[in-house]
Amino acid sequence: MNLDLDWFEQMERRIPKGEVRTRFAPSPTGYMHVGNLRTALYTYLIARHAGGKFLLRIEDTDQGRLVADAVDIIYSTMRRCGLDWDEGPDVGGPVGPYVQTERRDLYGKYAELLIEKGHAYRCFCTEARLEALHREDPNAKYDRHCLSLSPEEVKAKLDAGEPYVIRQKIPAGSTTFHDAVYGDITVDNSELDDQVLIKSDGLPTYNFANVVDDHLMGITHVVRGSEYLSSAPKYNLLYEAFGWEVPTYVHCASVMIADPETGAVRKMSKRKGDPSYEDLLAMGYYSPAVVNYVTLLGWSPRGEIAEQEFFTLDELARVFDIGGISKSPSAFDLEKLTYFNAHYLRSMDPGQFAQLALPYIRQSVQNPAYDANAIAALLQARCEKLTDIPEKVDFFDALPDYGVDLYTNKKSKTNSEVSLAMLEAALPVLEALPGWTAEGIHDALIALAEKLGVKNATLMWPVRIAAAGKAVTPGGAVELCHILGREETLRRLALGVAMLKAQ
RNA sequence: GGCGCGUUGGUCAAGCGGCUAAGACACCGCCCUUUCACGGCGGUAACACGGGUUCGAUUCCCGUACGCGUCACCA
Repeated sequence: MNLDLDWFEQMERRIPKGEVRTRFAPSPTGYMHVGNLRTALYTYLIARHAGGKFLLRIEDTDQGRLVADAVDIIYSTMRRCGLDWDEGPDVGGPVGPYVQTERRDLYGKYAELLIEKGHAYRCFCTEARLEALHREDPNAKYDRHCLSLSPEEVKAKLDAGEPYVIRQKIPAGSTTFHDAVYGDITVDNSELDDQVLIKSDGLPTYNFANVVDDHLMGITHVVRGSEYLSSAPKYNLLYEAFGWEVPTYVHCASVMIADPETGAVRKMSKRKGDPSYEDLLAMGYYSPAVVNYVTLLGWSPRGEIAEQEFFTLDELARVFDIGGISKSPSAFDLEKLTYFNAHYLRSMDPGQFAQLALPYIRQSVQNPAYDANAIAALLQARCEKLTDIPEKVDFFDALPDYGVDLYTNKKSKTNSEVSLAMLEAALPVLEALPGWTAEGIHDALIALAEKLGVKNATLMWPVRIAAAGKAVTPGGAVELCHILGREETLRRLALGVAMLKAQ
């Protein structure tokens, strides 16, 4: 085997040094679940916090599991979350290509290098033999049958065109690696299998491609889910075998969810109907709120900002520290996300809220005479998700078919009789108002209540019921009447009077 | 089963040998009030268990239990 050493050196020279570089490396096998999103977030934040580079790499070495639109979903999710990448398949960069199948030739060369160094070997074992081995002892590791093949035997098999894989040769002893969140972890190498590095189709396994790419791309912090913690020693051995610097590992505990039926916590899964990022947006959640909440699921601010819970992405980048990442799994709580969402909706600029709310308002308020901005203003403090909106404002277009019982309210001291009197008193006052402003309506009604010697609520309650035909409305009598306009208000109040008289 | 990791209220979590064990969601109560919200105030609720180490353990060590992960030519 003659290796082109110059080529390896050239590859080494491309690697940027002296900056923090992280990567999000999804495999396009499905949608972005919340756990993935959080990993992407942490990876991004670590890079941004350090003023380093954040890259995107697509790990598509499993040809059997590719899902058509998966890459697009990854791109769109990351863009909508504001996770901009400095290098990646679409934007390029100094250490590309950024798609593993486009790098396929390179892995073989590194595997050859490893064979040369005595840290890997070819294995010609058939699937049948491996299966037999497994049947004998399901927990057994590969028996290293091919490790003892002589160079002549290997050459003969190669010449005969026998398919083979390349396996990592795990040395004796034990391996200790350091993880930034879990600390030092030591395992006995006898626990480690001679894992496959290059599959018989010539493509690398995830484990191998990951190490090679992370090194060649100059990745300084390897952020990934804790399901990789057990294989980390093997990565470590690989780095050592190559003589490469080991990156900082950042393993993150998984995101769980309490099953709505059983209450048992389990990992989030699409099959069980747990929401993905896209699903959450469709459910009426606002992306920055989702990003904020998800970041806090498994990470918490410390020091002076330990009490703070609302952060923009930029603020997060400023304060994010690896030390705040939690070791134990956290459960995704839709109710708490809802709280975050409500907070974001309430504290945003009214104009921006109106813009977001408009399509939802128009789902049920189609009459253009009703001012959507005014309706939005009523809604802003009253909805937790945008999807709450249509149902709340359905009474504008059509007065619901309501019962007279709504006119009875103990706290407001109203019943049908009182309500009838109130409406009959309010009608001429509203009719005679010189203008139709919220302030004018308000002052007139308050004055009327005082004149009648009743508490404000006693007058306001029936007016609101007559105007909306609903017990609970966003906004009070004054706001609703104002938006409905004089004509429609008078019509609805008169209708109320008729109803109350008829009973 | 082996190996690894984890365990503070229902949930998210602070704590990094000495505290009446923070804060947030949810829940309950009160206030505000033209319904409902928003907002304000207050309340219920936790260190898995057993041994050590120590003057003193939520914090350090060892077991036990429970949970999670992993043992693929998947990532």
